[in-house]
Amino acid sequence: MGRPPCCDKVGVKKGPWTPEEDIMLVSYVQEHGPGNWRAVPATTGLRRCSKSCRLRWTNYLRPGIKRGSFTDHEEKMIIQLQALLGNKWAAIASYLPERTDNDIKNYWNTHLMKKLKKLQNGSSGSDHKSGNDHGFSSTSHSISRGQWERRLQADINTAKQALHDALSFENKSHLPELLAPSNGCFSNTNPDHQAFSYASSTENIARLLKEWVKNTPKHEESKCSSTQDSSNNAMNYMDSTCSEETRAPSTASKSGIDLSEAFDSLFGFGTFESSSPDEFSRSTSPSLVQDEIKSDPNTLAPLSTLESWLLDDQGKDYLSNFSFDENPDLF
DNA sequence: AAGACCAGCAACCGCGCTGTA
DNA sequence: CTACAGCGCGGTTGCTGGTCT
Repeated sequence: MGRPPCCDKVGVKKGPWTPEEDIMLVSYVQEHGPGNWRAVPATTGLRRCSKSCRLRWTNYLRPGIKRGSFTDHEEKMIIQLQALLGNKWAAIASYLPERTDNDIKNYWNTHLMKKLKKLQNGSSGSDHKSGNDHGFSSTSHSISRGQWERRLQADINTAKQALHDALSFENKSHLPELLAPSNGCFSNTNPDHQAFSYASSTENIARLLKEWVKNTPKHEESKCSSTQDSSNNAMNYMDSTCSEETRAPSTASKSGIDLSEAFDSLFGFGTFESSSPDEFSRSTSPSLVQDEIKSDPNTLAPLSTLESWLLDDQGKDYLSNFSFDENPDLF
């Protein structure tokens, strides 16, 4: 018994999304929330596969997505998380809430792989050869590989301790806020968050409309204005749902547990450059964890994959056995 | 100026997991 | 327990714009 096609292949449009389609999709999500993607084409009239709709939303239209070039800090995180987790792009993305897994995956494949290969070649000839023209390289490779591994191990131990403290029974009461949604995705269990996330999407939609208007020839203005009306309604909706008290509280500071310090330690960065403390707290509360907590709120919150791994001796074993030379496929 | 080549990225495809009836 | 729908994920493809020849 074969799996039925996810959508009717006949009459399904493929290829790049048009602004009109984007707006239809955004309108749908504003009305119904993300999810039930199968209903999207039928409800909106979009001639798109449900999966295509979901992908478009999660990778492009979703609130809180940051586009543009990656910062050094993000690069470092990706490199280290990739070394820890492998090609688990979704897991990595949960630690970079403003980036999508697809973005990270593309960035890894197109930029970081080359960069690391180049660096590896460079360092194989001479330990301190050039190639340190980027921030991460000077941090990651100015020290020897062995030193880097030892430091990472020490950092992980620190992070383990902090995470263990943070997730212990004593602090259980803090977990819901500590582990609030991190990535701008919607949580049906928390309407306040949903409101905030919707509000965040204003920026995306505004950008979308701006680009659309910019790219729309004069003779299409009438069409544009009519759709813009609907998106204005959408923005009104979003504005009405966004207020300061609905915003997610700054989680880490409230918890009294400095998770940021743990992850800062784990990733070895002195500062979280890009960001406000709030932003950092979101980045340190992976959605993975939230999903797991949702599954059984009455028990001690299970750890995320990474955290479990960190708290597990496997991690130690892995690290002590890890070698760049033995894992050429990683780079 | 035009064709070839290349890099970057958006989108697609297929598989696996999970929840539900 | 099983079948199925829905969704998420990772790998891959193919389009587009920029650069080179």
